[in-house]
Amino acid sequence: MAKNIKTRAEDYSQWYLDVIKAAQLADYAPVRGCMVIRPEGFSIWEAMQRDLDRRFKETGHVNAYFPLLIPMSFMSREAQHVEGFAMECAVVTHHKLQQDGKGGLQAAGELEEPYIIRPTSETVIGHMYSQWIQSYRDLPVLINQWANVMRWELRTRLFLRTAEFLWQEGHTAHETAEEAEQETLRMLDVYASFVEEFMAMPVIKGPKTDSEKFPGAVTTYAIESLMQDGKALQNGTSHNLGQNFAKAFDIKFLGRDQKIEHCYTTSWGVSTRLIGSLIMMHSDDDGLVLPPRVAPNLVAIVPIFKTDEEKAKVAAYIEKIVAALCGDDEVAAAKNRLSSGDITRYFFDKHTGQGVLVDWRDNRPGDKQFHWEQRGVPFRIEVGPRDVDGSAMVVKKRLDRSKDVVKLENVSAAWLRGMCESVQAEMFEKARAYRDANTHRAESYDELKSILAGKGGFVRCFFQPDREAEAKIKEETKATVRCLPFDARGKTGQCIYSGKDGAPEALFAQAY
RNA sequence: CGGGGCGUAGCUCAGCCUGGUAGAGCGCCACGUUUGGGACGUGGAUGCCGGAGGUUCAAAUCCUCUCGCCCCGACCA
Repeated sequence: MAKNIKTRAEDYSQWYLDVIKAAQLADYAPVRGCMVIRPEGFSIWEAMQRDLDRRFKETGHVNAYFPLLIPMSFMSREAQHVEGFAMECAVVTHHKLQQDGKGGLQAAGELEEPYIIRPTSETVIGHMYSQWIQSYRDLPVLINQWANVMRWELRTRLFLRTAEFLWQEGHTAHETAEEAEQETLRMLDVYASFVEEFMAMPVIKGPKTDSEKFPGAVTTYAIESLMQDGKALQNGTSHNLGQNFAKAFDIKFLGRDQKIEHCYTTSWGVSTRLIGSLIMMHSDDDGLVLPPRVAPNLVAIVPIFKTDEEKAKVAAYIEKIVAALCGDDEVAAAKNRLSSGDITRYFFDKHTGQGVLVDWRDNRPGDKQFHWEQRGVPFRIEVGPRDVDGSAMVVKKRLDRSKDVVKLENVSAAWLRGMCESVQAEMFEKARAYRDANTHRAESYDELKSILAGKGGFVRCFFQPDREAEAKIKEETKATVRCLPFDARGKTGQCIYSGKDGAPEALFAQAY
């Protein structure tokens, strides 16, 4: 049992923070509501970026970069958009500092028009698109940007909700409403498959209700996941913006019919919030658990020895293990690299940057086991004199703490890849089984209330979306409609709230 | 933005009521004994006691003002 981590049963939100701290994923910054993403956490983001970026390119998108600062007047052009973001915008009003005469500094050089720090970039990008797009021949425009954004949140939690966060935002412009809708759904699918395949997190796809959609969108689609405390978390959103932003920013094109028309635009994004989701979905009371595809390091090797002779013997043997996994060239290359704190890192996969570590620190082996366990490293290999003699090693699996004795002759890159694939699949199945076991069906409003008041989780029921009804239900149950699941499309029934027939199936849950 | 709480060593906190040389545990460093799931001993380093005023011979402690953070609510990726 980890002594620096509260258990999930004791205090779920403290557990979440303890896991982050123990794995050194992030730290509080000296700025209100902001965090520092530490190397362990950032490498997870890098892995996600690498995989997602590939998926974006495969669907025809290109990357670009737009400015952090947005003229304030841009925000006010789309009425719902302003309404949605006005309350959480950081405003830049000055452009220099000067001495205040009391030994400190004060803002000076007031700007004629203040800038806001982007809470999202629809407006600047819309402005640029209006200049770039002239004719249907310029369409579609399929641009993504990797950036930071700022939303001045009053209550923040590491990764899940911070004032500044990293994300990607795709912004596309199309000739027809149909094509924009297809694009919106295509990117929702990209997100869903990325989250399921890469992060091993099962999702439920579907549109948001009007009251939950993005400010300025015609339709918002989301992927929703269930966390271990029975609360839902939105992992990503894809918006069909219709002509709303095109009209606000004058994004027009000369159509095939020689008539000028407004474009149909979309936007879609996922953020570092996904890391919070990853932590809450897979980790356990012993700390972080990472799916192999996300893990920056796949294996941590813990040497065991008493004497210097034993150390030399174990070291020579470990070199053989690493050579079997990473190749002789990498063993040689690693000798010329600086390493921090007596931990030697070898590249297992140069493309993904994933590595194998050998922990030579002067700690006791038990310490090291806990250390790497808490950091979620998928596999640990323990090597002591007895293993050298038997030409074997003890392989420990993070996911279920199982251990196996493996012969050196069976160790290879393919062997490790095979184990990674099976752990990846196991983690997805485990998460899906948990979600299914915590998804309930309600036939009446009373039933919905009692399920939400009790065990929580996802609740499916027939419900006719309605702003007032949703507000009332939220007030009474703290739950919201997460989406109208695609997997129940076409099914209709009697609305549990209004009693009217023909209501679609909705997915309710309390949410992050 | 309302309600509550807290600022003292890297971390968690004691000391404050009743003013008098700055403390503990953990962590860190050194040495030794240890080492197959969180070792132990000995020694050591570390503080503008959040900041600014005030009261006093004397302030971490009392008073005033400030700043920051955390928690709980309303809003949110």
